[in-house]
Amino acid sequence: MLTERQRMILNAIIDDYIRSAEPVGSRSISKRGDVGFSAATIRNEMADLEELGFLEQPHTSAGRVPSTKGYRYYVDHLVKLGEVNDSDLTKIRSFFTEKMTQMEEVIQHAATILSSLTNYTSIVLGPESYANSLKHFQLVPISDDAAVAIIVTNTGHVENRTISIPPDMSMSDIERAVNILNTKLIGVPLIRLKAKMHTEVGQELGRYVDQCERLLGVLDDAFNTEDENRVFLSGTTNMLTQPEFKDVDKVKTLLDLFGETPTLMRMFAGQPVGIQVRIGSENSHEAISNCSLITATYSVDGVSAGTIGILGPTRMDYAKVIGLLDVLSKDMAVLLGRWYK
Amino acid sequence: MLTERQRMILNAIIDDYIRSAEPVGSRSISKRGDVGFSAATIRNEMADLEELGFLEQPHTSAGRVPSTKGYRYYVDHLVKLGEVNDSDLTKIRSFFTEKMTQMEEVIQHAATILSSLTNYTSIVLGPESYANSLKHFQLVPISDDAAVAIIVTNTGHVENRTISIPPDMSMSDIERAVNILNTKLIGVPLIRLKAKMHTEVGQELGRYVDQCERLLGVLDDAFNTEDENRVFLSGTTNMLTQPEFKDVDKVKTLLDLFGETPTLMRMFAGQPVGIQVRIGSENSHEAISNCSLITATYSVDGVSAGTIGILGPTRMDYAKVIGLLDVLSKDMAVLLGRWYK
DNA sequence: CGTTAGCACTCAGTGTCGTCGAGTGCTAAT
DNA sequence: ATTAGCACTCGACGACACTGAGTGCTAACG
Repeated sequence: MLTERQRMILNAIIDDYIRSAEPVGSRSISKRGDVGFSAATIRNEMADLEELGFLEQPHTSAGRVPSTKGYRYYVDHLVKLGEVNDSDLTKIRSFFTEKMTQMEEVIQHAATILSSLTNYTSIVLGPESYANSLKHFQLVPISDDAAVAIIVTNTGHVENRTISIPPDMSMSDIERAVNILNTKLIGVPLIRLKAKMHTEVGQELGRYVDQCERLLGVLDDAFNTEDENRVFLSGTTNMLTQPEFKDVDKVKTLLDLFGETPTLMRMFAGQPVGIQVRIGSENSHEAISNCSLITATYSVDGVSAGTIGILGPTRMDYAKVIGLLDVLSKDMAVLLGRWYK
Repeated sequence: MLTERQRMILNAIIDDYIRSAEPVGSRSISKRGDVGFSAATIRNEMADLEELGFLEQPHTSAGRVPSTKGYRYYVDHLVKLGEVNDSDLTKIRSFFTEKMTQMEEVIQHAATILSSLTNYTSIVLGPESYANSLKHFQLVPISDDAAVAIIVTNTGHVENRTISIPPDMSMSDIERAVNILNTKLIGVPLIRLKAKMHTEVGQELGRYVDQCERLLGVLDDAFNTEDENRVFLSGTTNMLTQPEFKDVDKVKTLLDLFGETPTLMRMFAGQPVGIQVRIGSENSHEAISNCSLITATYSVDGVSAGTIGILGPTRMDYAKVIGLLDVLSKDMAVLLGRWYK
């Protein structure tokens, strides 16, 4: 519904604004080589584009600024996804050749790369643990009445929790219980763990172990694997260098948001596969209404597992970020695949 | 070396300034009930106090502001440590009655309490792990060539790391190795672990297990327990509400500092036992030259173990913070004692 | 002699005013 | 259809005066 020329002009305006962060006027567009029209013509088109809702004017005698709708059109139709910068690419690759001993390390690494290459804030959601299953379970007594429960998943992830053990429960009882639990529960998906423990294991355990109910009660806690620690952030302070955040209050609401892990998780929940761009007011959350969030899902073994994302001002370098996310999400899939193999 | 009246006036000025964050003039001091002198008299004293270095003047026709030296005198001689607010106290106590399954949780909790009660930023250093010893060691294979090494300490702390196991090493070999390691190394302090593993265990292990050197090589990694994750922060954005941080650049340098865990650890290193106040330029680090850092060590089983601290503007409520730290450091000692018992 | 009232002085903050310039919208000429 | 030209708008900026909080000094007071 836009003429070719209007698209050219819109593209030029957004390009300029991304670079300068200042309202762009008709003359500066006209002076660029790529649009060969006079300022007056461009002014007319700009007026039309504003009427159509693609541009906005901060005040009468200022240049134009892209609206959310403008950015939306830009990312949907105009932006040309170039190749990822060579030096960026080598940085990514060299990062991932480093030796990493924990899955969390890989994910945190990915976040760090993203934020350092873009100068925006990166948010990475670790792989969901739904699919994971129990590999090993253990109770290590550390005093008369306390023990550490350790759960190892098939992906090598370790969860641990201190529990209090019922008094007058003997060491041998505990050992026996752990053995039964291991034989019965290995391979069971984590989400089913609690249910299965009570139904199937409960009876069997009751035969051999006194006080079995109380033990199971405490273990309930241990098997509560909330995955609140799946969110990894990096470059949170990068936002402060953006001119749109020279106001401390805005900074605070944003940084406070970063501290609320559950809210972040909700923002990322139900992400469709692939790359997604949410611009300004398209975001559900107030605090980032003048930000854009670009996310990409990554999959492990062909199953969608987690999400990596970049949060920046609406005036962000969409082409670059989309390219980076594309590359990195694929690299992560490969890298994480090793853990799941 | 200060007259009684000078001390009164200095005290009044600092009190006022802590409340208002604005240069305080002679008239406003005179109007307070507690100093019964005219503005003129107070002006004279203020001039003297400035000459002595306790006060500073932003510009000629402004009120006075305490200098670092002024604050120092204030905390050393003037501040009267009142009892901790009752409602604060109940908050602390009720917090700590909550059930917590991990030591990290306790520490993070303490940090959260501090920052929420003070509206400053809290920095808590978890207990040193020097004294900790090995309670249990385990290798859980998760694929043909990888395993998770798990170390449990006597305090119930769990460390885990993914290691790659040498090819053509049999399951039974691994099991045997783990058994030997467990019998030989339990009770050994963590810092000695690597050394002891090579000297004593190495020979014994060599007798039973093939490829023992290569296994020990990989385990070296696993036993590298850097304690970089001992620092807990809370309320980092509280600083943004302080008028001295309405400049985004200052905010950024501060927040960047918060991100550098090693630097933070260095700031806390070698803390003498007890409560310590470091004011403004007394701090080694540039980024917090207009902040004060108040720290308290806490001990477990009578041994100094970690540090809790509050970072706020130099214009902070010293009395309240010192009181809180005092209470909380003792509570933490008690609470953590349970883990070490 | 310590204290205080009085006074001249300083200076950041604030509001007003005119200028400047980047930018627009409209009209008429090409 | 395009563009040159022109009047107009409006924020940004500097100059300016005014205000008021605060000071330092001096002289008077008890």
